Amino acid sequence: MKALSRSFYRKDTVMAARNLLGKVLVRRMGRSIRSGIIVETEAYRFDDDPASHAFRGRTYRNRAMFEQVGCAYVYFTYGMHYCMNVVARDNSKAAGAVLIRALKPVLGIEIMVKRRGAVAARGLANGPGKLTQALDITTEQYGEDLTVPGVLFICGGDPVKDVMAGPRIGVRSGTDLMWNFKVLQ
DNA sequence: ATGCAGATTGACT
DNA sequence: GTCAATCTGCATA
Repeated sequence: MKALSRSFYRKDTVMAARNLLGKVLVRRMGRSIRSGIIVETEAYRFDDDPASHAFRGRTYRNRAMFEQVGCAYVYFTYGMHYCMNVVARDNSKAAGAVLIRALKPVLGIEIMVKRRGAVAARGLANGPGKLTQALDITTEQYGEDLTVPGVLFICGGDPVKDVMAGPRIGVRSGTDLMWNFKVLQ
């Protein structure tokens, strides 16, 4: 499978979030390979989106949202969890990223189970903090270019049939924006 | 300098 | 449903 090109991410952040559903996130470490189909995303834009990390301008943490599209924006939150985003925006915005909220595991499921702990066999990658743990994604992958097949990248996948749009999870502002997207199963 | 809320999760009631 | 785990950025002083 071929990595998605830069131009895929040079589009409106909300469209990109919708279009990422069904694509495949791939993680390589040494000889091992893990992958999963993206089944839930959320768009976070810029100065028109009060829930976005970029809303109040550029900081050291959110700098990736202002930089090259198609790269990873990874942040640490609640003192415990990493969340992974893909930088995506069109030319009208200075910042934007798509949060990957859930994956359907495909390759390397045994390694994912090991990373997540046997107790969490159910719910391997069905949450933003869970999937980063399952795939060993941390701030080491901050800014990683996802358009080249290296340690972390995104490939095309089968088209998705039905998509459900709703309000984003866990945010207190911007609740009128239906920028959460998930694949109906 | 200090306080607090947060793009979460797992354990527990 | 409630709570603790505990890091970062921002508002307030």
